[in-house]
Amino acid sequence: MIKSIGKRGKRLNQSYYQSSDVVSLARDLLGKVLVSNVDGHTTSGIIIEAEAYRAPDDRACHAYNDRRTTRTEVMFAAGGVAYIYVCYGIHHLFNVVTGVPGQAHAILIRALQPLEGLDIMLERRKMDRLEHKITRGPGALSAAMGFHASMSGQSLINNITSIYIEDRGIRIAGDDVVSGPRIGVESAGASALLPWRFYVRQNKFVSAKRS
DNA sequence: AAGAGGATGAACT
DNA sequence: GTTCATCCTCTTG
Repeated sequence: MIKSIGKRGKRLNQSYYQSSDVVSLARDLLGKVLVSNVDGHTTSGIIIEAEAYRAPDDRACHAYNDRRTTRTEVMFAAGGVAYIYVCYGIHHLFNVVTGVPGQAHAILIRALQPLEGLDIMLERRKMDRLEHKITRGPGALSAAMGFHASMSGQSLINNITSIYIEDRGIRIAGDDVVSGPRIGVESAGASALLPWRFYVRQNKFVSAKRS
């Protein structure tokens, strides 16, 4: 469990998100704080697990081969917007779009350690006490944070946006970062083997391995 | 116009 | 470990 150090945060800016190295960015997002302001409620959590997706070469990426569709179009925008889509008809998965315009890169946030707005998160998840599953897994954390596919394309940079990411000085040591293949992409051929999943060692909010 | 399948989670046995 | 809820997007005809 990571201890939160200070409350002061510096919001990640345009140049941060426009890095072309999405794999390094996925690693770097561990320890950053994801904040949402939805329906007048503020919720936040420390990013514990993230995966990089990189068009055009990555077969697991929705924008593989630079395929543009209504859904994937926001992935081609300049880094610093949200890409949120519905999975299995039920779950809304939250991604951070990165890279320069035309580069369809994104980072799926898979787990958070809750910080603020616990009561709201419990209510949204229909839970009566805190359990790790509250923000463990991409669908779970999106529900807790109030994310919805209708928010896809929202900027994470402007002051008026309701979703953003802060650096609050939390640093995850290299020894505490585990990398491995991404979850649920085994049908992506050689891309499925890429070690583009990153998570914090021994943190209880890391999503379970799928059988 | 129709059908398959998915970057999952919860509730079972 | 297994099942299944649930629906939108994309592919194919």
